[in-house]
Amino acid sequence: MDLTELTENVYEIPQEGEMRAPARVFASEPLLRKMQEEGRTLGQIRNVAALPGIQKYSLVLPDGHLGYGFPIGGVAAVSAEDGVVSPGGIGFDINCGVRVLRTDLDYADVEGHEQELVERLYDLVPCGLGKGGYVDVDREDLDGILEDGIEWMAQAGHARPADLAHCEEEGRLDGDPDAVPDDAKRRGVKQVGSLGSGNHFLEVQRVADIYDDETAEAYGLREDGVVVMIHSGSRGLGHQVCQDYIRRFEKTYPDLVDSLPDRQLVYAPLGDQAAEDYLGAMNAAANFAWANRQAMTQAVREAFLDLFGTDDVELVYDVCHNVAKEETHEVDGEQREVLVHRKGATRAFPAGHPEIPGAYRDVGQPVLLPGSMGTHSYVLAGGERSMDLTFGSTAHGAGRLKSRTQAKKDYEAGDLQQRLRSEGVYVKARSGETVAEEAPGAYKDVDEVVRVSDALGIGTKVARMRPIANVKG
DNA sequence: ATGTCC
Repeated sequence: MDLTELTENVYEIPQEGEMRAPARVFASEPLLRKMQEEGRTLGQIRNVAALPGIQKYSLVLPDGHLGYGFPIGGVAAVSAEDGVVSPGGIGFDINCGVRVLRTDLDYADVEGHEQELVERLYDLVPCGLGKGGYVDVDREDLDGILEDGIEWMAQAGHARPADLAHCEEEGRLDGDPDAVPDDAKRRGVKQVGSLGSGNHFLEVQRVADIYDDETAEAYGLREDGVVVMIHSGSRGLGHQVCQDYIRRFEKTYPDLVDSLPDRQLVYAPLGDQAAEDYLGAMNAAANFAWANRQAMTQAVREAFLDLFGTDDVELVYDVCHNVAKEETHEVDGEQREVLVHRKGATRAFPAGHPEIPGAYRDVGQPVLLPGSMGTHSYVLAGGERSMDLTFGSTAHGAGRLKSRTQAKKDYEAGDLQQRLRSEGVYVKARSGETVAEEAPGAYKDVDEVVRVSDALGIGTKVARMRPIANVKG
């Protein structure tokens, strides 16, 4: 494959064949080599560049790896006028995302209580593939959640005003409950406030390093402060939405499917009823994911009040990793309305952008970037170069290196938990298999991913957190 | 990611 280095950490695959634009890889040489070794990631981003209406270039971020049709860690902006929406460019777990809560506790307050903390959180937050959520809702409530996201949660007494203000899109996109299939609703009604499985986790962390004092202060982060990171998504509901709409698109556009280099790229032209319905359902599933992370926030508040007598547990920010959004971006010197597909990518708007909450507007949007289990996580700030280079986006995590199957062969849950325990990290998991799948060795080096984001100026380092206790599915 | 196969 033809690949040229444009500048440090920027590579371009020139436009050729079916491509309607070039493709770009934002990675260091070692991270690029990992994508090349995997084999298909760069082919996927080249396929994405063939989408109708693609703007500038399709791109993959430093944590990129193989996904369904589109790579995870990929961004594709298409014209809002004559572009398309492709569910594979958003992912099965619609609005999978991360939030960080800060507490008024220091590490010393929690030290010695890790075991009871991890047990309490595990008891309060249903996790793994089972049923049940922290917040009980009926079908009418669910429609409210699908329509209004965290706004509904606030009205029902499950969110504080600052929880709305400190959330991407204030926790609400324009969702259409009627576009969400009944099967998806049936799954979702039991899962408001449930963690899920795989790489989802709820982790108590301490702020170990501050790289940018002013921004950390604006975000309410201080060295040795205790924070909680929640990584989860739209559970069975989002999965069912994605699956049902992929099927509907395949039936609606059979000739298209046959003509694609990969049927997983199936899409619908914006403006078609199928596309409008999918976007309404996707937004509703995004609202559900926000309500889900919000419900778990309430569980965390209950645990901290019980164990430490504090309810000063405030949302720093909440970001989506898997969603498409209509945004305005400069392309060829003009402002254009585009639909930005982000799949395993974080919006990273720079200081001054109008869509950043007032409290953070002078320093840039918080970017929450989890590492792998037992390693550290980061808070970054949206960087000045992100609008120019990556449609206002940066990486979303360490990025998987080994398949789940391979990780299960290579690691043993007991050994991992024991080793992490010796490092002061308490891991409680529903499933040993999940622990093995999520072994740190199955992931790329999060420090290297963050280094590249920082060097590119798309998301710059603010703080690094070390884990204390981790609840997994 | 996912009632990991309606």
